[in-house]
Amino acid sequence: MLNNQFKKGELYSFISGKASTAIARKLQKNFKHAGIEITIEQWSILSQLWKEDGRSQQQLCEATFRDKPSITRLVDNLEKLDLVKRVPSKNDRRINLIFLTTAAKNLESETMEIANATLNEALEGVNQKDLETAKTVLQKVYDNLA
Amino acid sequence: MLNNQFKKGELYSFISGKASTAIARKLQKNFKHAGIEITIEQWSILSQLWKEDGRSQQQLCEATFRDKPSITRLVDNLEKLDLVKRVPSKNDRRINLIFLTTAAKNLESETMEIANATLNEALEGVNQKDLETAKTVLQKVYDNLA
DNA sequence: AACATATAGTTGTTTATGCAACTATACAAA
DNA sequence: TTTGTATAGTTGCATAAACAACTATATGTT
Repeated sequence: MLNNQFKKGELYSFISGKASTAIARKLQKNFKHAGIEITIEQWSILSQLWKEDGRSQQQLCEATFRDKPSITRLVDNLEKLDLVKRVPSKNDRRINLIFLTTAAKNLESETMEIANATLNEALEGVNQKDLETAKTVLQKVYDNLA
Repeated sequence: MLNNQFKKGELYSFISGKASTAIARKLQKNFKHAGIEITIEQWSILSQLWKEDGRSQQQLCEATFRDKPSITRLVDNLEKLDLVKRVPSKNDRRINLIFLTTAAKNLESETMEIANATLNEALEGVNQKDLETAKTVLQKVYDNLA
């Protein structure tokens, strides 16, 4: 029984994920400061495509832990910004394959640099071993509920 | 230098806070299953008021790591649900003090039980020491960026 | 072929967040 | 008193998430 593990006051703090929102907000600010006008959520989709271009919306759902409507709308917005293009699959006409445009390809190195710098700032003073522990705990929490 | 601490693929996963969103989603589901029709965000405000009733919107901002517009709208929605009431402060007419209604007071014990049970499920198999480490790391990340 | 079922994606609705611009009150200094 | 400034809260706008209901295509069974 873990019943008194959290004092009542800490409960929401843990649920709210204030650390991850703080990183996201900071990263957003750093993008803006560099003149890059995309949201963190859009960037998270581009990140997946930089790893492997031409993935289906379904694959993007799984890779970014979002549901299908969320991906539909993120892809909508990315298409409006001319950063991706939907291409219907020839094998299976239900599927849209999402491809990066040249504009999006040009964003990779700069945004990844900013993201890495932001993360380094966030993790300043955190030792490697504790970080590994934290990642393991968070993964376990996720697995317990998934 | 922490430059290669994260493999590229893990970067977004850490930023996205999938563990906290998984807990939030589960808690939301458990509320719904118990017939409690409030959102996690609304519940987070009520939690603060259960600890101390009659706080200002500004105090709720600080306690829940939200900005002022977010609190304005959450209080709007809670008022529509007859769970809180705005009462202008007599000392300082800029301030709204937020008070729980009887209906909201009646929600405390049941929702806190559900929240604790959900958290226990989320933390199953996580030992106390690792949890403390994770909390310390997340706090440090927050402090580094705040 | 016909039917059922599963899968991929879209649309509508509600709620919430982030940011900028705004109003109103309080307070402090000249 | 006037002027400036800080603080509390609200409003408008864009983006995103969760959920349910929907369309269209694919697949498997009889």
